[in-house]
Amino acid sequence: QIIDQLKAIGSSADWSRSAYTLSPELSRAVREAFVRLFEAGLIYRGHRVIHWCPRCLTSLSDEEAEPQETVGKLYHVRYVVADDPSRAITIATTRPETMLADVAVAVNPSDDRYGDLVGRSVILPILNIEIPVIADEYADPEFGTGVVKITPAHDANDFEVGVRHKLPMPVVIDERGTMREVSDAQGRVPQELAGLDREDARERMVAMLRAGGNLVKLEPHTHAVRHCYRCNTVVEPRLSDQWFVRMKPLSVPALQAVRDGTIRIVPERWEGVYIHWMENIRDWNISRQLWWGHRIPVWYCDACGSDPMASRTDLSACPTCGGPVRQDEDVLDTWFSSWLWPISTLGWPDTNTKDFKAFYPTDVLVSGPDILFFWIARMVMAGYFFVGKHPFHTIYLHGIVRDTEHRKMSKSLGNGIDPLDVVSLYGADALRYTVIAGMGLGVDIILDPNNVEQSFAVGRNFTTKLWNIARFLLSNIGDDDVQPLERIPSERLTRADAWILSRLDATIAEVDAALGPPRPGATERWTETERRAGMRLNEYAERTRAFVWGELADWYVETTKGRLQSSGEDRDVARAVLVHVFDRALRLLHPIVPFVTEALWQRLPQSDRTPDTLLATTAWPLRARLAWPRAEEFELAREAVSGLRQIRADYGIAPGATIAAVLIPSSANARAVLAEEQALVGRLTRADISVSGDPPPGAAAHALLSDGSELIVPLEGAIDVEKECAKLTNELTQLEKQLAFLLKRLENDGFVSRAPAHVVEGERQKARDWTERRERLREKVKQLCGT
RNA sequence: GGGCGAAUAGCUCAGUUGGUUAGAGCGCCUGCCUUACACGCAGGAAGUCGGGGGUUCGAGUCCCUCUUCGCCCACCA
Repeated sequence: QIIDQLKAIGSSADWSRSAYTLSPELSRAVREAFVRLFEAGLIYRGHRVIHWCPRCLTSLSDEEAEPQETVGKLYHVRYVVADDPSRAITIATTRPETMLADVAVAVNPSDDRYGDLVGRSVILPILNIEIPVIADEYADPEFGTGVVKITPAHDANDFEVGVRHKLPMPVVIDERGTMREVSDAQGRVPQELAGLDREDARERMVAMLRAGGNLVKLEPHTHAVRHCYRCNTVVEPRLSDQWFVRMKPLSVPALQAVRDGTIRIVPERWEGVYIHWMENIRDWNISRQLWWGHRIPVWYCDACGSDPMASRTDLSACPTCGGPVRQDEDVLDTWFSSWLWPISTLGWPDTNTKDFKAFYPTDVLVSGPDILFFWIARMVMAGYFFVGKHPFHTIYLHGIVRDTEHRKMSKSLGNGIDPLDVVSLYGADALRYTVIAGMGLGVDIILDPNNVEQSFAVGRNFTTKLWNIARFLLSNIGDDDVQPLERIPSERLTRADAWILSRLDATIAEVDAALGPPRPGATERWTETERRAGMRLNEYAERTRAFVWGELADWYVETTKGRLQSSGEDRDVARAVLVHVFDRALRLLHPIVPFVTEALWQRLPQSDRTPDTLLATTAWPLRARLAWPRAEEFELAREAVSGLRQIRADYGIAPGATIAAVLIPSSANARAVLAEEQALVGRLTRADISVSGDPPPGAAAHALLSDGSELIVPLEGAIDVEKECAKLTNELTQLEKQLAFLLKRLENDGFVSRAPAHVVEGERQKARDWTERRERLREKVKQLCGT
């Protein structure tokens, strides 16, 4: 239905198809993007050491090669000076197997210890060949022995040194991580090492070094080793030809957008991470040696040897010489199509589509921080480069689901929770509500895979509650027309009606505040207030739940029970208010409880709804009024109910027993309120309530309401005077203690003169109220305890 | 090695520019199958706000420091 409605408002996209499939539309967009970058000189082919996964057999970008803390060993190896066998230098390495491809050793030019060796040679152990000692800033005098071996083909940094010093670059490890001479090695791999896996070769090399007396020492060493993000295999630096995107020019507007507030990242602290990455951005290796993916749209002509040609259409012959051409064998990094997502889904490269004009830029991009660089930052760059505009104005980064030991849920650890299991057990809404309610801004969500029921109890209980409220409403509302609230004259509303309507308004206001001001297309800097506001989804979930459960169900629904059974005009008022409030509650909840709210809303009797309207497309609720007369007065009735229930519990009065209770108002207004609400209070507490000026004689339980009105429950025989006396005395003691603190604060000149006036006035009012209450309590205690 | 964040009830977390007696859910205790709901209702217990110091009339909130976790970045072999 929603898809139909989207189509009805002009969307022409095929919404049933994932943007990630290799659809012709996406292929066209990917090729267009590649060619545009190529023509702009931002894509180039480079020969260098890149990250390579020997299991996936493909190159990886910097982001795909994840550094992981690894405990390894630091091997100290002795290299004898060629022209002075009495002298040797020691070199530290974590990867002795790459020694076979060493072409030099480097020392820092400022390092006095080795100055005389620069330009001379040392003997590479095992191979017994001479390699030069060179001076290069790359060598850090502070680390290890200050001498570093240079292996240009198997280390990205060594490669740079190799380029600077025009060194040969023999390759001794192949694409599968096996020891083998691949190019220019000239007999560097000994027979006994050939064909060994790099790990095995390391063991063997160490043994050989030790046997030759060249292993000086071996110590534990913790360092970051890059692993393939897909299969977790240790990444092998590998010398190869790859395609790269020059990122620096692309990063300029993307950096500016976050700096000037065009794009806001929530939580804010990620902005720093984003900015740091952008400022230090490195070229993006986009070619992959995989079978599945968008093939790189570049053709080569072997006949005339012209430069590689990028093309929007497949080439069958060389445009220069007419000779045969061949297409590049590699495919593109999957993220190369992903970064086009905000534009490709809307029809790009055609920007005249209805979708594009209607929906670009979009509003909020929701994602986990783990793909901030892979995807989000690149989408921003693509938006600016290809369309000239930001793709969204807000980036919302949510937490990651973890187990009780705070580990990411993963298949290999077996600590995951299958969402589909949760859906079948408790429903999709229970899952959704639980996760949103449990997700503070910037905080991970902890769920217990060993106790799925308890983990999702919040959502399950709440959605069930919602369902049951509707069951009550629908079975008690009857078939007569329900009036829209606007047609009910406000003087017909009861205090309970006014109270729930005011609570609804307050809830709407608080939810709006939690979600924050909508600011599409903002271009100036966000204010501090706005920066802090918004996107607090857990607060939104909690506030709506508290309203629906704690106020609507626990109080208002209970107050309507009598009225709905009656047949007077008041019944229609109650029905109108109940339907109105529940309708608004469903609208507020719909984004986090979509299925249950939609199903219930469809059954609500409402005169202004056409049969095919969806809750999903109705308007977000607005506050009705600034104030609801008499709403506040209902609090006195609620207090009376709570007070009575507490007394019942304290004295263990049988739940089924009806008791008598007397309310003694503290003012004329309180008298009016309590007299009008006494029937309701009585029904909610199984009590016969009377409002009187005088306390009844005999032993009784007492409660003092906040306005000074009293609640007295005569309990002749059942009452334990001593206990009642102790209870009130305790209450009095507490109050006196707090009052003493308060008065001390008010006597403090520092407080009175420096605190803002409204704070001081608030405290004074409080002092008056407490003093009044204290007097009444003292009276009671005197009466009861006879002291 | 840099940078950032967190520490509040048994557990998971709120607490918005410092200002009532610090809150919620789950769990726990007591009593209830009250005709919407036991996935429920009513009542209740439970916190030296990680330790120490400071600023302030006033600190869970701001500053310093220590401890313990976590995240991001980084070519130190």
